[in-house]
Amino acid sequence: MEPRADHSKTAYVILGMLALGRQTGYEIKSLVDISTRFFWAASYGQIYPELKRLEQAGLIRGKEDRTNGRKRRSYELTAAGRETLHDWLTSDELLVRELRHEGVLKLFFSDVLTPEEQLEQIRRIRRAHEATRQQLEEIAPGAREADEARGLRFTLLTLDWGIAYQDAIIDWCTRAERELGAAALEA
Amino acid sequence: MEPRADHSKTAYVILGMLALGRQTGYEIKSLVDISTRFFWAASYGQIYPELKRLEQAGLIRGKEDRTNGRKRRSYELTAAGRETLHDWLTSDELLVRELRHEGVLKLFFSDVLTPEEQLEQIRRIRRAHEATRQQLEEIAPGAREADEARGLRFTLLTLDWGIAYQDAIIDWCTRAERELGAAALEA
DNA sequence: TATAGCATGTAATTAGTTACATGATTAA
DNA sequence: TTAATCATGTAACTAATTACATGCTATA
Repeated sequence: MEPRADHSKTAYVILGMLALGRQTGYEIKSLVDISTRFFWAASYGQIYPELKRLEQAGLIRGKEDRTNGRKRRSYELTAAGRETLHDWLTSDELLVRELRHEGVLKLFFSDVLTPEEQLEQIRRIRRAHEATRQQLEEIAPGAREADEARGLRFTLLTLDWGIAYQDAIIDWCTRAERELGAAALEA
Repeated sequence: MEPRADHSKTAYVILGMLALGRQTGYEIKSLVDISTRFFWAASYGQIYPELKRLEQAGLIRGKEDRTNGRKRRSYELTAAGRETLHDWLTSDELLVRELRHEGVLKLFFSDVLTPEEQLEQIRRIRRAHEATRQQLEEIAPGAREADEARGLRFTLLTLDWGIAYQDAIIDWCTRAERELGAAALEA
């Protein structure tokens, strides 16, 4: 087996989005902004150059398009592109996972604060996740519609994952607030 | 009120670690690697230059030190540094939160897979979080000891947060696997 | 005496965001 | 006619990782 060139994650985002029926850089970015950005972001500065690279590599095929009135460059997957996507989706490589959470970082250092400030720290984390949960709920109806129209399930399942994640943190915060509050009263 | 210069998050990691009793760049990095890296990473390439900047800014004070046999540069917080840390910890600015999760990204595109491959996708996510959970459990005893020795609570609380997060994802995966498995049997 | 761990640092690279430029079309 | 949206792109910047260089000390 020859060593296949490995691609940036942005490349797979593009291949995946084309497989889900998007056609242009703009459409890909629009969908990213209401879906994968919660667990994988991508900017124009990544998407457009990557589209060119993928075309050069023969994984996607682009053509000038005027079907929507506006002129635009629409892409579709080639057989090689579909295979590359499938290989990535089913590969057993270690999954990249990174988390940056300023709230938890602050919590880590919160021993230097007063009990009231400590409580507020956790409240702020909770509120941040409640806000995200709200955002996800607002996305849900549109996602449900789009999923049904295209016969998809996994975009919605992913949204459910996101809500479950928010809920878990919210619950943890609620518990921690109660315990910390109780401890503060005793003292 | 004058507009205080705002610092990189690495700066706050350093100030916080000094407040918790670390003294050198090496010690800070060592603790980061078994604690904050799960929600906020930092490399030598960030830490050492930032230590110099912070000293220049008067937030920390460094001196040559030989107490441990080896020569090293140990730092402590100045009053200004302690205040800067406190301001950040109690500020109401929007918390930076970023998540990159390749497993969930793959899940998002999994409509193109067979039912068995879809199931495997979720299993891989679960396994990744089980492995992280395991790592956190291994860190726990040492963290408990260190916390007790120093009279700290929040480092352990943060660890508990991390475990709760892993558990929530593991539970979600278990449920999703069951539902997907059941649906596959019907078909 | 050799290996592991303590300790400090930087150069080179890669990744990623931000901001801007440009222009067309559609809907209010 | 004007604002919003569709659409493509890049230059400049900032952040971050990786890999390397260096050398000491404690321990097996």
